[in-house]
Amino acid sequence: MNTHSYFGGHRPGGAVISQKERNKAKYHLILEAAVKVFAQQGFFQSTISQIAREAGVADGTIYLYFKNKDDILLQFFGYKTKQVFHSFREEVDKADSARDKLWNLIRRHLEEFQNDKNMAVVYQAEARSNSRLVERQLQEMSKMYLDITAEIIEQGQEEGQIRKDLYVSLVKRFILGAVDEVINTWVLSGGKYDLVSMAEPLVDLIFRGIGSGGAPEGQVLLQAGQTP
Amino acid sequence: MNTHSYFGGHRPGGAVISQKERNKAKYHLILEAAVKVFAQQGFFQSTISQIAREAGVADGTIYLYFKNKDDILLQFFGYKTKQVFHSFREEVDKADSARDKLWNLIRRHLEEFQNDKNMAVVYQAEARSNSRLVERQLQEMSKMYLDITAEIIEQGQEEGQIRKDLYVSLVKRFILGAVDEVINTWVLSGGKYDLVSMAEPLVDLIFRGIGSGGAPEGQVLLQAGQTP
Amino acid sequence: MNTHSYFGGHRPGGAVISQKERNKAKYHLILEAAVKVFAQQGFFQSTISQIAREAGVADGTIYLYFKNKDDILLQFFGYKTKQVFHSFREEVDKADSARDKLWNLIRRHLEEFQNDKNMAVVYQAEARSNSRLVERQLQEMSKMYLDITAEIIEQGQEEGQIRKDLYVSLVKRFILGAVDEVINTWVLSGGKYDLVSMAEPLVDLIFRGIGSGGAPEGQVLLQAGQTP
Amino acid sequence: MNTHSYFGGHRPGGAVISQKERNKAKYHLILEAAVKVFAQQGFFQSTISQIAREAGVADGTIYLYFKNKDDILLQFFGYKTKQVFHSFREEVDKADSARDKLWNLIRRHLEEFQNDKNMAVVYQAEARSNSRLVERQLQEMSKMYLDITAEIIEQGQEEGQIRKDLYVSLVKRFILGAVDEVINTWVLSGGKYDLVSMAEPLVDLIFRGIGSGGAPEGQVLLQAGQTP
DNA sequence: CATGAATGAGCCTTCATTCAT
DNA sequence: AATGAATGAAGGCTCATTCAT
Repeated sequence: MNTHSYFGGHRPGGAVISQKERNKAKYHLILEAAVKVFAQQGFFQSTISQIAREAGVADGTIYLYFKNKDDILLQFFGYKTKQVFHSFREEVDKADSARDKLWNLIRRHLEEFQNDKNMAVVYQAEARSNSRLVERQLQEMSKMYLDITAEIIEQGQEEGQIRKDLYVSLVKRFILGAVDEVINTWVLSGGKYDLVSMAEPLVDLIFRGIGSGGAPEGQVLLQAGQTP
Repeated sequence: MNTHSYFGGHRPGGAVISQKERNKAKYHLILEAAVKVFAQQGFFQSTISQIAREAGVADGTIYLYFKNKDDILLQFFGYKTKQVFHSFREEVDKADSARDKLWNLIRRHLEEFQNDKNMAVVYQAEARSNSRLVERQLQEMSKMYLDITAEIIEQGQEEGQIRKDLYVSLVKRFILGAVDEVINTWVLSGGKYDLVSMAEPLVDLIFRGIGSGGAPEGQVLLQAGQTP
Repeated sequence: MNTHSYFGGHRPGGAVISQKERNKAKYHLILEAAVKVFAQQGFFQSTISQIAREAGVADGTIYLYFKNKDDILLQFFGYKTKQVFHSFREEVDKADSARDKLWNLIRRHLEEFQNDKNMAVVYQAEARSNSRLVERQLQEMSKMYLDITAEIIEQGQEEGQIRKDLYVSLVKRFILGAVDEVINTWVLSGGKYDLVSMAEPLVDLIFRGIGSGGAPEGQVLLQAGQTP
Repeated sequence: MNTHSYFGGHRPGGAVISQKERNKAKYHLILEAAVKVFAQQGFFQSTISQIAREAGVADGTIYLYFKNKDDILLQFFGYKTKQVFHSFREEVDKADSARDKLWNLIRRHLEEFQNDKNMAVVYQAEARSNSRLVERQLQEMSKMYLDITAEIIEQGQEEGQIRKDLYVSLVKRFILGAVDEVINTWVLSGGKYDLVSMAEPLVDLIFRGIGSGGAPEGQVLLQAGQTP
């Protein structure tokens, strides 16, 4: 279920492959190939010919499934938006406490990216690229992520697990950024180590911070109590 | 002093502008123009002609100062590597405690990027782009940043301000990522609000985390003490 | 059968033109066009656009058949090397005596160049151009020619038709040069007269020289005998 | 007196170098440099900058002495036309018999080219280049050479040294071509051996031909008489 | 006269896209 | 639906030539 997992169509039964399914299969075939090529060379340095060769189809065939080159990237992000959204939401809903929800979110986040390195690379690379191309898709994805995070934070605050004096719009970015950078480092390292094992210490850091007993000012009493 | 600040040569006195200085001036002029164009359109979608027009020179002139298009981006990152390295190091050295050092680092980081939005945009956009072009420059910059951060963390651990049970190589990326994402958000927002004001809550988050009294397990006592 | 003779594929039967043949046809079409343009303007002053226009294809099409502009010239010489080699060798082998072989060689040489003036022009023009481009191809062609000539001379010496006191490496160049210059003159004249008719007097000159009875010294007796 | 010989101004006396002479000196300096560069790279692949660097002047300076790049080649050939014409004529006039005149012509020809290899290379390379650029100059040079040769032949015919049944317009080209090719071979060899030593065997070949006793047909008597 | 920075026209080459088969 | 040859617009880069100093 490695690099192909996210395009995988759970084709359940049917002995005969319908025309529609064959089309869908080729659509995904090309999309996968494109992502692989994009991952290796970046979007702008990839050519339609390379993608076609990788997919084992003719150049022209690509235009039967995609409007143009941009559309491939667009479709990729569009597809992922929905897919990842469901995956994250699903996982978050499995937990009850804010801490567990955050934990589930981050773990699933790392899992998804670890399971599809090409996707991870393309996401990391193109997400910040200031081509207006995929802007909207990315905003959606990002918003979804930040919304889930904000939800968790608010729930945690109600439940008392999370500080109430937080600048929520900062915190949610702080969390996304931390996770993102950890993924980025893993990608740049060539994906050699186990990314998911970073989940626990990450959540720990997010909750406890790096301070030995909280922030210095205004918490003297606490600190005193902490290290008797 | 906005977009031009980092290339700005405060040519102090001299009545006559020497040829050499004019050359240096034009070099920076083109570099600035290029960064501006890159910021608007991304590296690959920018053309030499656009850069030339922006700089107010002929296309061919660019090749008197840069080997080729790639070289412009390379020079940009090369220049920034050194410049930012000194700026950060300088600021960190001004403080004594680990917390103050981190605070200075982050504040300066945000200042530098706020003062030169084009640089910020290009940096955010191209830093993750998987073109092997600027890979080495970026690794250097990143390493420098992470090294400073690691230094601070270790000092803080010795001084007791920072937890000793930290996975340092994770923490430093966690910090960089958090700062980075905050900048990224600011960039994508169009740079409308004051980025530097994020420094304080960021440092607070990094030190204290988001937990209301630290991590849940094994800190029940603390939590009790915190909310009497 | 003029300018196109040497690329001409006498496609004999076949009702349908296969893709492969169409490709070969277009390859030759472009090569012919290129040679024509090169003949008119010289290699360096010819542009890809001119060649494309002459061939009736788009600029980009040329790059489907040739690696780059240099490659066109290279292919031209490579093609001719083989083709002319066979033609010359074939003709030489038809004769028995050294004199007849030389006669056949020179006649065929003049025929080939007369039948394809563009080729002749390009050959004359680029053969001496000191671009290292086609150096190797030309050396091959030249060597082939000189080798055939040397062979003939040696055979003639054995058979007693040719003087034995010759500096063979000079003679073969002397012959090539004489033929070459005659072609060159014809080319510069615009190819108006019949080049092949030069073959006989050329061979006569090569065999008899211009002297009225051989070299002056040591041949006084002969001269006396010659003009009674 | 090697590579610079042909531009050498025998500046006879005068202690002070006049402005005019300084100009002339620089003119020749540039011309020499250009010829050297042309010899190495060919006309079209040489740049003004390379010539300027070779001459030790600024690019712009070249335009004070030459109208444009073409003009440099033009001037080169123009200069040579006159210079070589005089040299050849002078040498031919020193001899009386047709054979000696031809001998002197060819020897001087080889000497001039051997003494200035760069000139030889450029001449060989550009003389045949079908750029209409130097066409006229070359025609002049060629005509001059052919005229001298024709003169010699006619004189020889009158004096009985040379056959009367010759196609003169062919013979003169035959001679030029043979000499030319010998020079060309020497140039391509890198100019390592003594070119002038080729003069004697060349003249011998031209007069006697390669036949062992003249042309086969109709010369049986001669042959008989020749080898008694 | 000399300089060399600046210019910009022009060329080679790439590659997304089309379309006849 | 699939192909891949053909297209031609676009862009990076070179270099002859100019001109202010």
